[in-house]
Amino acid sequence: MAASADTGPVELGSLRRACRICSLNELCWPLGLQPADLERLQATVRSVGPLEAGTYLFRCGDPFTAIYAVRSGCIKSFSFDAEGHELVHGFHLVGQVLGFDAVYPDRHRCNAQVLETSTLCVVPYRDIARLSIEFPILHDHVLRLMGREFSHQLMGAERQTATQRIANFLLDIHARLQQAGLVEQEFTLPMSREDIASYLGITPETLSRLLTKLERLGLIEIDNRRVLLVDPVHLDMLAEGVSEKQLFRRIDNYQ
Amino acid sequence: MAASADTGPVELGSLRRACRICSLNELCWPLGLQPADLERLQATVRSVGPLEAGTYLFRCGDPFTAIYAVRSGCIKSFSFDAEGHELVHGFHLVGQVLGFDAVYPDRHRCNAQVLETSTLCVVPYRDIARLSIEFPILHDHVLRLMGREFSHQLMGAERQTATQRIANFLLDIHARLQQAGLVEQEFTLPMSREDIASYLGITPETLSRLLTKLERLGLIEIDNRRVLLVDPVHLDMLAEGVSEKQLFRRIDNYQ
DNA sequence: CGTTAGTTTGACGGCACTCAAAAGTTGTGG
DNA sequence: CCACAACTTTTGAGTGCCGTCAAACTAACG
Repeated sequence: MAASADTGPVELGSLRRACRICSLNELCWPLGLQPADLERLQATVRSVGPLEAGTYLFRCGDPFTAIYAVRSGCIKSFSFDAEGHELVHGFHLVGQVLGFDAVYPDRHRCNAQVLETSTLCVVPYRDIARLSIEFPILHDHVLRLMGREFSHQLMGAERQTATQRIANFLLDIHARLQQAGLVEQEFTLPMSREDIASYLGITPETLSRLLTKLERLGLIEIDNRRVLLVDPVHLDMLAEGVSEKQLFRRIDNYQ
Repeated sequence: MAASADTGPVELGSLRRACRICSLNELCWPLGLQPADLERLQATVRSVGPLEAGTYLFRCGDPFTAIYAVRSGCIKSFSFDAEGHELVHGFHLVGQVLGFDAVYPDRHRCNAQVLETSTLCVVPYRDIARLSIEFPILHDHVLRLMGREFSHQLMGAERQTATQRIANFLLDIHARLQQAGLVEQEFTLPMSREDIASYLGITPETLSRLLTKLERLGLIEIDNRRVLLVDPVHLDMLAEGVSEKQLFRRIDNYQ
């Protein structure tokens, strides 16, 4: 199911700044192209949105037609397990790419749903394929893009406690929002507790308990979806596996 | 570190059969090529081996030079965590492809070590890149190959008990060996308990205990590295999440 | 204000980890 | 071929993290 609000080709100048933080920039702005060729390339990139929360970018089983880059907002990619429970694969924030899940076998293997009002760049796959023949350098770029997404998956391999995963998650979201221009330590989570828990492979109850615990420890403040990283340094130590006991021997309100 | 025993270009005829089960066959034998072009393509594929157990195909940090397909034997890919413990990413059996981990950022992100005497096909990356320009159809093939490896990673997302993982692992290894020509229900594991445990994200102790349990339940027989799948059907039900209790209410020696 | 969905908190139990030791396997040299 | 060392695997005992079930609480929306 294609997105509806297509606003046409992206104007070159206005996007150049926004493109700097985007993972697609290697694809859209490859080095070594002549200006004329560059313009033809840019012409294939389309902007879509703003899309409202709840909108599906694509659904599981849809044919592979394009790859997407988030310009603003947040996209959730997920599938359903045998019992019909949602299984969240990831959250795509500003600058991130999605859609490569369908390169093989030509159909999307998950759903992509807008979590908060979002705008995206869309690069039709047939254009990528066509242009790759014309500009071989694109071939490398596409492979590298895929490889990057791929390598991100490998991270989750290490066995981590629920506390570690939560700490890593908060730091990760914050880092990604920060890269997109956020300077404060405070931010708003775009997704529900249930989504986070599914993504981290824990239950919402455990997530809730441990968030409260992190707050009691003085590492974060959390109110609904509003998060404040009070002590990012120690939070990171927790994320890296330093045990709570040796981290908080001297803190008073440690229970 | 490149492999040593290079036996030169592969002869066309002798390999055609072996290539049928190989994941690389889409790359080496793409449809729609002229025979002359096909031959040029084949000429870039080299055979290496046999390599002894313990040999490194490549190490973490090595530059990306080629992708490999296992013709016989078994390769273990792994990295080290912060504390220096081995972290097994996967086992590559006959027909499987490895090396894509280095597409980005141009260096291998893990080690690849021979577990039992192995022979491999090697496709130098610069040849792939060069030929992709000449034969655009290769571009698609490479992407699809990567996508397939990629999608295999996505599977591990679901939360599984240790028993489920072990059952899945045994069935998976057996299925892969069977695809390569094994007809019996009996086979030999190429890797140690410690490697399996690391790969499954559990401890060797838990692995050992649960293997013994599966044997007591009459699902498998296991002696050292020799495995016999006595009851693959029920083993698969276990793997899919059916609880042991409702599966073995009527079995006598169920403790 | 009432209904519903989402979140938090509590009680309890089981699975898998840690620590520890026994048993089995492999490799080496006499 | 045996003896011994080094390593791997198995088995046991005890503990803690996290899941399940249940209930209270909060937020969102008509």
